[in-house]
Amino acid sequence: MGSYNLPKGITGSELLNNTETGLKAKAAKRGDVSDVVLAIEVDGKLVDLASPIDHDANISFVIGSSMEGRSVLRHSTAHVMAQTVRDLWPGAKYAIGPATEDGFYYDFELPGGDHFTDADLDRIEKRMSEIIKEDQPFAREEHNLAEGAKLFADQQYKLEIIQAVGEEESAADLSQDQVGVNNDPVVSVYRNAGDHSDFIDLCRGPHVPSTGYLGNFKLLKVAGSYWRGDENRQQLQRIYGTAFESPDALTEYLKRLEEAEKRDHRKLGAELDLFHFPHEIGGGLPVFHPKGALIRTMLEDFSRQVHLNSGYLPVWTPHVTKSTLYAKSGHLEWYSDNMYPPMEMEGAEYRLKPMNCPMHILVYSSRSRSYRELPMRLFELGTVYRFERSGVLHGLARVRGLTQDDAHIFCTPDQLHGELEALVAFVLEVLTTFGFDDFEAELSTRPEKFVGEISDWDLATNALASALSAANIPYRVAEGEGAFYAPKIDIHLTDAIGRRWQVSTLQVDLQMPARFGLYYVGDDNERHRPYMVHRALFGSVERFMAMLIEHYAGAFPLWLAPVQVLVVPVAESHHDYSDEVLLRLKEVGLRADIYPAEEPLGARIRKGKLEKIPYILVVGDEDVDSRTVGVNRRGSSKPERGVLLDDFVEEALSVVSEGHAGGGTAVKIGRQRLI
RNA sequence: GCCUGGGUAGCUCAGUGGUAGAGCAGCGCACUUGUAAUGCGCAGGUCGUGGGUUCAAUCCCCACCCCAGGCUCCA
Repeated sequence: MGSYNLPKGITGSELLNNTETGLKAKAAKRGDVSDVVLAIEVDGKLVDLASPIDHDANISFVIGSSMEGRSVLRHSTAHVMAQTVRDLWPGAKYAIGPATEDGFYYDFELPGGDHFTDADLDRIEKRMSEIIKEDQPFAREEHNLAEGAKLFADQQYKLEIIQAVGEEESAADLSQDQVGVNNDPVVSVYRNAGDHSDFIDLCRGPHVPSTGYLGNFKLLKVAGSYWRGDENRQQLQRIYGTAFESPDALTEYLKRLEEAEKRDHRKLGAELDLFHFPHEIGGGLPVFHPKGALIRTMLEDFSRQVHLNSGYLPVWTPHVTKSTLYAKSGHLEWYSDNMYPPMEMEGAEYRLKPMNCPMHILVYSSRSRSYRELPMRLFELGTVYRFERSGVLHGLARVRGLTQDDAHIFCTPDQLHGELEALVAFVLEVLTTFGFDDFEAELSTRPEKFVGEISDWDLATNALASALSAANIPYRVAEGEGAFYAPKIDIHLTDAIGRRWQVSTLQVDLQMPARFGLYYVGDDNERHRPYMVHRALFGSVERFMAMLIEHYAGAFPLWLAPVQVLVVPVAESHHDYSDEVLLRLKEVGLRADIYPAEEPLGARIRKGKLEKIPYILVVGDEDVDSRTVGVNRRGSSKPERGVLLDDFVEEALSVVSEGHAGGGTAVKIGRQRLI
């Protein structure tokens, strides 16, 4: 790394062996390239080790275990996979095959409409291993567009890409890497020659020097995909795989996949008897069983409590409305793809509610509002229905009927900044309650399809950005990803096994207040337009539950656990005492159940543990005499015998209240006119 | 919607061109238990739905329904 005075035209490989730099190439040991140099970065640009460096440059070496290194070896592995598919299905067309965050994929079209099946993955893997064993070099060539087109004459997707490169070039912006000596646009190709085949692929690179650097890979699944992601174009078949720098890293990743599968909320939802999706009702519409509903209830109670404590006012609005409401709000024009179709009733057309905002606006506009009432924060656990295409449904994480912890804040322009800042703090306080501490935000700006004035959009977007800066949370900007009526902030968090989830969202909206002619009377006795902030912290209760189930792996903290304590009498002779214990627990508000002595003790303990119940209390002769219980704490393998019942109750109650201290933040609120 | 895989008992799954099996769960009886599966018995199925081929279909063919993964990462 660093700047070197380099002989003209030296390559990365030569540099590695150049004693002056003190760097050496490590021999690529098959099976582990963790600290083997795979490519180099020249002035910040990744290139092959074999590329000549013809100017003074800042060089860094990219090793297998780095982010860039993994990406290079995954991309190279994707090439080997394409080569294999070409070998096994002569005439196969290959489209694109990039590295992804966790692996790689390649899109293909097989001749004669043939399709891959899962069983093909084994065959392909085997052949790939052979190519890797042959240690074929990745040889880079550059060709002008006409030559390139000739090389890929039978590859329509590659031809299309070459054509796109040509168009880019003519559209000015001549970038260094795609321009040859005569300023002709060029494309680069990589050639792998081996015993089985001579394979070329159109590719910007870089690649590992030869296939021998690869080997720790696994093909994971076959999927469909559209050429260029456009559902109106050719459907291709995609093979997903992953590759790592060492066998250990690969194994660890595969273990993580397994762990994620074990935590799948749909699986745990069935095992723990929380909810299901009856066919009789239809896709994306869950029913919650008693234990699932208890968890929901706890979440919703918590949400109500923190909102009421934080100056929100409850409202309640219906699930259906005349279509005209959504015509006025603009939803019919901009959002109807996601709305259930209309129903006719008594000559009027009705719709299921896809968003709560227009209804909350009607609460605001039910009478004239004074500036003294602002900010006004209207809160509702509002159930909405959205039509999602069948293929995108995913357990509780993506449903067609959902309940949002939704609120709309109406405020004066002066209050906007303070409201947003307080809001971001409120969001983080609520999410922290569930043990999350790694947050990241995304600021989505004006989309192509939008309503309103650009100046309003800019104002709203800036207000959001400054709230994020004030809250000091890292964020990135997603250009054009905003809702049709407002820019938004999405808060993402990382769960217990490192996965990111999008939860909270907040939007600054200047359009709805205008569409509905909202106003407040200021201290100047004039009418002014309020700003409106849409926000949901959980996002949807269903999705939040899905995330919590996976985050906790089904082992909910005490305050959320549907059954908090299971009382297990050793024998029938202890039933009187265990009933007494149960009664006491219920009296103090703990959710407790009893498992009478109709099966052996070990079996009953086991069932309680499989249910992930936080406390299992075993009571026997000793306990009856001394008013004690034997406490089994979830996660601990040894029980604690002889704990005074009173002491246990005290412990449990304090753990419950610590679990969700969340009292909310007392904040300034507009004066409420109660009479 | 489209591609791939799947649909057999409440759950997890086995199975065959001659209309079905296991384990767990459920129910009954016995066992009376101090920390992760007591024993015996019983019951439970329109083999997703409809059509076709066949003497005969859960199995083979066709259509449909439902479930899962993917269709965001762009040489």
